[in-house]
Formats: sequence, C-alpha cells, structure tokens
Amino acid sequence: MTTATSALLESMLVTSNRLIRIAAQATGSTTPSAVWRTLGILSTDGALRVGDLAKASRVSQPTMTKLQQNLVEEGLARRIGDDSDSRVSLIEITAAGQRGLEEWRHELTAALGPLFSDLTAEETRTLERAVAIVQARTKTISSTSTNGRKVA
Amino acid sequence: MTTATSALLESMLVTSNRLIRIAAQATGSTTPSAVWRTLGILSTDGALRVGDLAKASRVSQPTMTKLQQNLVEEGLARRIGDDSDSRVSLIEITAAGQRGLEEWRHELTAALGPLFSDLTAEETRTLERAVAIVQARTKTISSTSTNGRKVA
DNA sequence: AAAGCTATATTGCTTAGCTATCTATATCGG
DNA sequence: CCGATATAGATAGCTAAGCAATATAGCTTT
Repeated sequence: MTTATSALLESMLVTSNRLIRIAAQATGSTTPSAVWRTLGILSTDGALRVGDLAKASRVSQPTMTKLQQNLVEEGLARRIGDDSDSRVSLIEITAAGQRGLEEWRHELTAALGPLFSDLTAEETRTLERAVAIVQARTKTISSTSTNGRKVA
Repeated sequence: MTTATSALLESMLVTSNRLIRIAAQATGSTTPSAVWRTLGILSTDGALRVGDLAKASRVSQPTMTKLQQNLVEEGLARRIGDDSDSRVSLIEITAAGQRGLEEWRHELTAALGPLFSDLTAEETRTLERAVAIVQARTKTISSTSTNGRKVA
C-alpha cells in the first residue's frame, strides 16, 4: 500500500464524517437517520428477516432488532410471520414508511442540495463512480431467503 | 436539483456510513476515532484555540472542549495560555500525539487497506477527486488567530 | 425425546455528538 | 473607571448509534 493510498483512506474517512454530521444537522429531522437507511433497504429489497436486514445494513443483529422495533412502533414497518419457521419475522415497509422515506429524501436533498447544486456533469460522474467503487468494496453477501408468510 | 443528484447524495451518505463503521471495527483501536481526527487537524494547522478547533473539525464547541480534555489527559496534546486573552487556551499536539497519530494511520491503513488494495490508478484518481469535491463543499472558513503564548 | 443448532430478543455498555446553560474574562459607552 | 454587554470556554444532561455477551424460543437430528 502506497502512502498516497493511505492518505486517501484517511481523507475519505474524515470527509465521510463531515458529510454525515452536516446532513444530520441540516435536516433538523427528529427521527434518527438509521431509520431511513433501513427503510431504504426495505424499500429496495422487499421484506427481509431481521438477520438479513442486519447484514444488508452492515450492523449487528441486536442493533437491527432494536431499529426494527422502533420502525414498527412508529408504523413505518410491519412484521410478518414466516410459516416455515416461527422464530422468524419478516420485516416489511408500510405505506407510511414509503411516504416517510420519500419525505426524508426531499428534506435531505433540500438540506444538502445547496452545497452541491453547482456540480458539473463531470463532477457528478466522478462522485457517482467514487460511490460505486467504495460500495463494491464494502458490500456484504448475505441472504437466507424464505418465503412463507402470515401476518403477525 | 435533479433526482439523480438527490439519489447520489443519499448513496453518498449511506456509503459514508458504512465506511466509517467498517473502519471503526477494523481498527480494534480503543482510543476513539474523534481523537485522531482532531490530532490530524492539530498536526496540520498547528496550535489552535478550542473554538477554532471546533470549527475546523466541524463539531460544536462543547464537543471540542471534551475532546481536547481527553487529548490532554492522555498526553497527546497540551494547553498553552494566550497572553492577549486569558479566557483562551491554545491547543497544541505533543510529540506523543504525533507518534500516536502516525501509529493510528498505520493501523487504519492495515485495516482498510486490504479492501482497497486492488484499486487501479484510475480508480485512485477518481476517489481522490471525489474527496476533493466533497471537501470543497464542506469546508469551514473560521480562524480568529492569536499569537501570544505562555505555557499554562 | 434429548442435544444441539439457529433466529431473535434482552441487557448493559461505549462513543460521539448535541443544546442549554454557567462562569470568567474582555470590551465598550458613558 | 464602572457597569452592561459580549465572547470563550466549561459543565450538565440528553440522544443516537452502535457493540458484545447472553438468554430464550423454536427447529432439527440422531
């Protein structure tokens, strides 16, 4: 590993940190951001069991259990039993969750947008590719899919 | 703001989040990461007053007060009085702080390096430019520089 | 049907940050 | 020169986001 790569990694972390903090503050949102991240996954991937959701979000299972409880409490997600294994619950986004997610995306865009409104097409491409590069290297495999359902 | 930019912002946040979490776990480091971020600033910018350090690091002043106390306790930084204003203390990195910072950078590289060891030169450039783009948009201006000193 | 495995839940801790507020010191207007 | 106001930093107390260790409930296998 070159010193350059090393420095790059460090600046990526520092910059990531700032971005997150700015976003957190800018969207005066009371609901925690982990909620939206999780809803985003549910919205894209459909119903998932707690364990798989944890893997997809790259957090520990206990963290996801907690998160998912919050989601259900606030009506943003719903639990569905799994006929083939009653230890399991699939988590599914609700209509309210979808709406909330979209609202949050708007807020986020409104908050961070101004900082990035002057991006050239070329800069946008660069950022998109950078995200893809990092994503590829932080991906998780996961999936233990099941299908049986029953409302719990 | 286009929908594409909006989606980009969101994926940047999610990806940033993952990167940070992976890094935090990978370096089994007991000392909190905010410490190293702050030391990095001190190392680059020299002695700063608490308020300016907070701005440079984009955290609130109380957060920096706390952080700086930890640094001093652990001997990684030292406080220096300011002759021209006795409410002020300048914070300066110590030799031990420098050493610690360098060690941490090694750990970090060792931890995250494997994930990024296969970067092509072109990908490296892309990441570097992406970081620069984001940095430029999250920069703080700050500075209320002073010079009077006396060891406190 | 006992033994062990697996999915989720619970507990209790840590880090990292925030706002609101307090104290001490500067500074400025009369 | 003194009182009022402003500023720098410190303190208190809260929330979010995460973790590891462990408990429990339900499957599976011999």
